Amino acid sequence: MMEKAAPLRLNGRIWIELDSGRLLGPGRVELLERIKASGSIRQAALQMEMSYKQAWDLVNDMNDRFDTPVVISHRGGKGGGSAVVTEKGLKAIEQYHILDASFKRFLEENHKNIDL
Amino acid sequence: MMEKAAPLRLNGRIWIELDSGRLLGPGRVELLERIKASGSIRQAALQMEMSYKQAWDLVNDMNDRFDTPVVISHRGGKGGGSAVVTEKGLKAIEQYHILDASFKRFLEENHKNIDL
DNA sequence: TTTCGTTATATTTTTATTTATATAACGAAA
DNA sequence: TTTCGTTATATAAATAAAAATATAACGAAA
Repeated sequence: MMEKAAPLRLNGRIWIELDSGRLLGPGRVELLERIKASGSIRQAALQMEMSYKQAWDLVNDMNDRFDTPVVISHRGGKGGGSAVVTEKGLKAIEQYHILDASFKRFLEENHKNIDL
Repeated sequence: MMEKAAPLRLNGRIWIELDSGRLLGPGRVELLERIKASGSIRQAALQMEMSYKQAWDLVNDMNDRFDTPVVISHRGGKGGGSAVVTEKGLKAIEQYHILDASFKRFLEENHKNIDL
């Protein structure tokens, strides 16, 4: 009798890092995209169901560690404040998606090699 | 003046998973290898500076969720007890290394594409 | 100058995770 | 049958991470 084949999958994650640690992974990219779309750190955080503090800390960390800020924020004024993703941030998003697409192909291609 | 080039690196992790979650990644593979080499869950844990409980929990989880156990352990007797990695476990180690080697090549090849 | 919703920040509270501690079960060998 | 070091398990203590709460700063527009 054939042994039941368990649905084993290959999965993984990639990120861009500095010596100081991880700088850009899927979560941060999604955050940047939602900031871009909403113009607000708070709205982006709400959409991702994370606290504003968590979102702000991530943005702040990226701004500190990229050589150029990825988000510029303003407080006060119409709407209470706003945040925009910089050219640098847009490039980072784009770069990550290109790498991630390659990685997904890698996972797909190597998935068939699993034989346990 | 040229902008200082920050040493951005691409990095990542892969693992084998089931619907129920991660089953085999770099940490578990190292644990299996050290159990194989030492014949002891405790010694493997000490070498990796993790608690015995943590190591035991990992082994237990793998044995539960692989269709065949990857480690067989005995208590009592000469040396107090022992643990051996099964054929299934050995295959899992081997498979993981093959996949991880491919992944390292992937990282190397795509590293040059990072331009931020 | 008052209102508004957001940014920015600190502090507290809660929850989750990890580590430490203790102890029973075990069986070969002395 | 006593000793030994390990497996197996439970519980408590300590740390760390996350979430909640509070509040000041801000500036355009009403």
